[in-house]
Amino acid sequence: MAVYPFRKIESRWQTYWEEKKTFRTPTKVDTTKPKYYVLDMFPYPSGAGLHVGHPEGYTATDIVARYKRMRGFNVLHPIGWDAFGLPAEQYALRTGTHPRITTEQNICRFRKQLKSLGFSYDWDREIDTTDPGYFKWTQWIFLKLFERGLAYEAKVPVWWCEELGTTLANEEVVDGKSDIGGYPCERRMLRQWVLRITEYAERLLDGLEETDWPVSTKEMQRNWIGRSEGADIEFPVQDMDAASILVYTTRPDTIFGATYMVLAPEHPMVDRISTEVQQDEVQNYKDLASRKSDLERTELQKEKTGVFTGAYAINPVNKESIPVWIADYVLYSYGTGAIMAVPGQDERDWAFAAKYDLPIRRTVQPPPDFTGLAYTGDGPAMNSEFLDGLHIEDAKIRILDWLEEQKVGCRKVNYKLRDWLFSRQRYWGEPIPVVFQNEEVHSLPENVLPINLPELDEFKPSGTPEGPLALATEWLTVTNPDTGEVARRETNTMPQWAGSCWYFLRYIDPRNPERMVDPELEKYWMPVDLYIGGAEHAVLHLLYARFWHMVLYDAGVVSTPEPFAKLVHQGMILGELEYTAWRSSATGQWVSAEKVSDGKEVHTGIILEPVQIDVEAVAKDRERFLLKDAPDIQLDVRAFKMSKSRGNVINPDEIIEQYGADAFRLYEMFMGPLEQVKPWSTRGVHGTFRFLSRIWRLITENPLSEKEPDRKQLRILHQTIERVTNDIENLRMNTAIAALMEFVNAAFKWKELPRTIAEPFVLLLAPFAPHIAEELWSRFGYKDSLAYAPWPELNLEYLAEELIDLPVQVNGRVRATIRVAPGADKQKVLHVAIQEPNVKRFLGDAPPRREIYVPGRILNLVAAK
RNA sequence: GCCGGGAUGGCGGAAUUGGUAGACGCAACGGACUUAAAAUCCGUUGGCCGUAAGGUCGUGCGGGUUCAAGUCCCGCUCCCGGUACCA
Repeated sequence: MAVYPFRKIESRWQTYWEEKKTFRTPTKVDTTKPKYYVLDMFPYPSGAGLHVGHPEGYTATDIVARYKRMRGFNVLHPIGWDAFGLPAEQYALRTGTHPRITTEQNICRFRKQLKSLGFSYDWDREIDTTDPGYFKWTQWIFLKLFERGLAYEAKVPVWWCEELGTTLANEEVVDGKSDIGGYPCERRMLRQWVLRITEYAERLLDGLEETDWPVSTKEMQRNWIGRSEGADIEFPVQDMDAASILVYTTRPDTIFGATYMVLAPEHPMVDRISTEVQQDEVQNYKDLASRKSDLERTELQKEKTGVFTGAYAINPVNKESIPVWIADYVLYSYGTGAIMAVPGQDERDWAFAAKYDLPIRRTVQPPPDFTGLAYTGDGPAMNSEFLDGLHIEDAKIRILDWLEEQKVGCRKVNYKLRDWLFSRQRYWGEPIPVVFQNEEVHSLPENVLPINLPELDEFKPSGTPEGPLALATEWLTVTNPDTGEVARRETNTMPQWAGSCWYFLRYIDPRNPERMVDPELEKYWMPVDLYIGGAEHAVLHLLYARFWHMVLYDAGVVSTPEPFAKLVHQGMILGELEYTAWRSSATGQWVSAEKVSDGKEVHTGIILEPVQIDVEAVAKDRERFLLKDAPDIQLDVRAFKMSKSRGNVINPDEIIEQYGADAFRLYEMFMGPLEQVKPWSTRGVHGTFRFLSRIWRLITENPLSEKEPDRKQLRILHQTIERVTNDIENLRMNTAIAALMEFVNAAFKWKELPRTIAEPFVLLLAPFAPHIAEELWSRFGYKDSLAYAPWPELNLEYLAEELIDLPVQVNGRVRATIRVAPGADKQKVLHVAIQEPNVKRFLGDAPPRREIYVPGRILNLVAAK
């Protein structure tokens, strides 16, 4: 029994592709041909190597790339490395190994692994964000941002992580702990580079309309940008001339219900307005708030706190005097940092008012059955003088007009989106191309780029907010080429996001020393037609990249406002299904899973330990899984996210070693829909391996027939062409593979396999399992790779069948199937159908009351009576 | 809480505009090959009743529309992802 020699085949073809540069996309392509730019989110080359999640998206794009080549497109399908980043630097800190060394090693490992999967990347276009030839242009873009006033310095409260010795972006801090490492972080005021992304908020929002992206991702970006419409309203401070507090509200219609005001503790007005009596209390509260991390501020949100400043403000609509408080439930960084509190219509304000015994006044009539506290729904206004009776929308318009007439307020749009904190106190990142001279910032001229990193022996944070570059004394001092004076370099570097904001442009023209990308080439290749990557980048990477791209568009560097036309997220691959039994550690007794919640016995609260059960020891009873030895004990069945600590990580290298790259690729695509989360099953790989072995035997065990194929063979081939083609176009790789399997199952029943059937089949297989396909293709006698062989053409004529099985229903239930021509007329079909004994039986003697005939689909007869 | 997605055999999943639910694969079972096992190959496989023909129930739960509902409508439950004092 000949086995399918995948090791030999796969290494042969990988070598062939590499030597012949089969997938090279020349700089000069025939631009009269259509183009297709298919892009993977490039990986961070971590020390752990590739995991099974990477090849999922990469295989999907590879299939599309190979398919589009066969359809005559010029295809751009590149790969590279997002290689700056903290892990290499932290490794350097521990071991003294230069991050460049670590990075290079990791890249080599990743490259080798990707090549072992047979992806059709144009390796001549490989890029690396840490390469000076690359980050020269990252720095160049920074200069563009700086020129356009979109990069500025600010003293901003930022997350400072003592352990990492660096500041972090909001996004890198989760629950007051660093995203990487989980170390505690605190707020500090530091000088930082900030990018004015908020200037583009509206356009970033609008641009989403033009993209073919998952709705969920667009929605996440919209939420992140967080546009809201409302008003800025001025409240004069009582007994203080020319002092007023500006608030932002989205509910100006409720202004008659404003019974107090709240300032954020950091608000500059606080000190001015606080009365002497309250001074101590206010200062105490401010100190407390500044020391609280955001974690504490949000974690303790159930219990709101605040203190009275002693001051009062005048409500401009009714001249009422209302107390001014400070409280940390109001954020200084959003809106004006101050609010008018309307407890009647706002749950947070209600909670605060209830706690401190502040007045509550409803200004929207809740429905009669309303039982809650604050009412945030719609209804007629009340207690609101000239607004009374108006519903929210109308009341808003009325009050906004009034406020603007009286010049005490104006319409205002606000965004949750903040400017992007762009500097990091790290070594392993792009240096920011500016210098300081007498406390002043000067951007460096383009011709001195790239600004390289200095060589360092130590990578320790300097312990100050300056980071390790502050220790590179020689590097630090420079003559400013513009002024000829001595200047000091910026010690901050860029965040890891920088390099990935524009890498897709560099692939188009990767070695150009003169420009970041040639405009003609950019125009031809952009936008990216298909972009596949993880949903974890739904907001940050994809929003930052869009922002930079819009700036480059405004600067005339690129030709499209949006970089990624179509975006797809591959779903996460979980570990193998696990069966878990629960056991009391104390008594060793099993506890049935339905009595367990949160790892505890539901009634007694006893803490239980989970025990992994081997499949062999599992019995099943209907929809429940039981312990074979103790059938009254139910098990939990679930797949978990792969993690080292859980020990359920699958290493792709081992799978490829055992089953080959083709079987691995095929399985990753066959598991289920690309976007979906799905559990891994190594048995499943065995299944796709078996499928490839069957193909191998089908085509190599017996000589192909040179005879003309029969109609049935042609029909099956063309059905397969149709299905595979449609499925690839719609990224339904799982059903495309099922179609290929069905073809093979059918072909095994034939006495002979005609060459004219086998050859197109191998072409259909090629995008999915390229190695075996190339091998078979060459055995057919072809000298060249099939990479550019034309995709099999669908001939609809061959799909037609003379006779089909038509289901016949009586009262909506199938009672028989009859063989008729697909387009047979109703009379004829009816005639045949009522001959069927089973149909007769259910129809009774009387003719049917109604007949529904959908040609080619169904005949449904409604019985009389 | 809010936003988004989902629930179909023992498991992963199929199912055009509503038109034979369970394609394809895994697992399981039976058989072939083998001294034996693994591998491989062939066959069976949603539950229940029936020797069979066939019947009957069945796509998270409860209603509805329709000749016909996994698919459409109304009301829920649970799971996953995101987000969270944004005024």
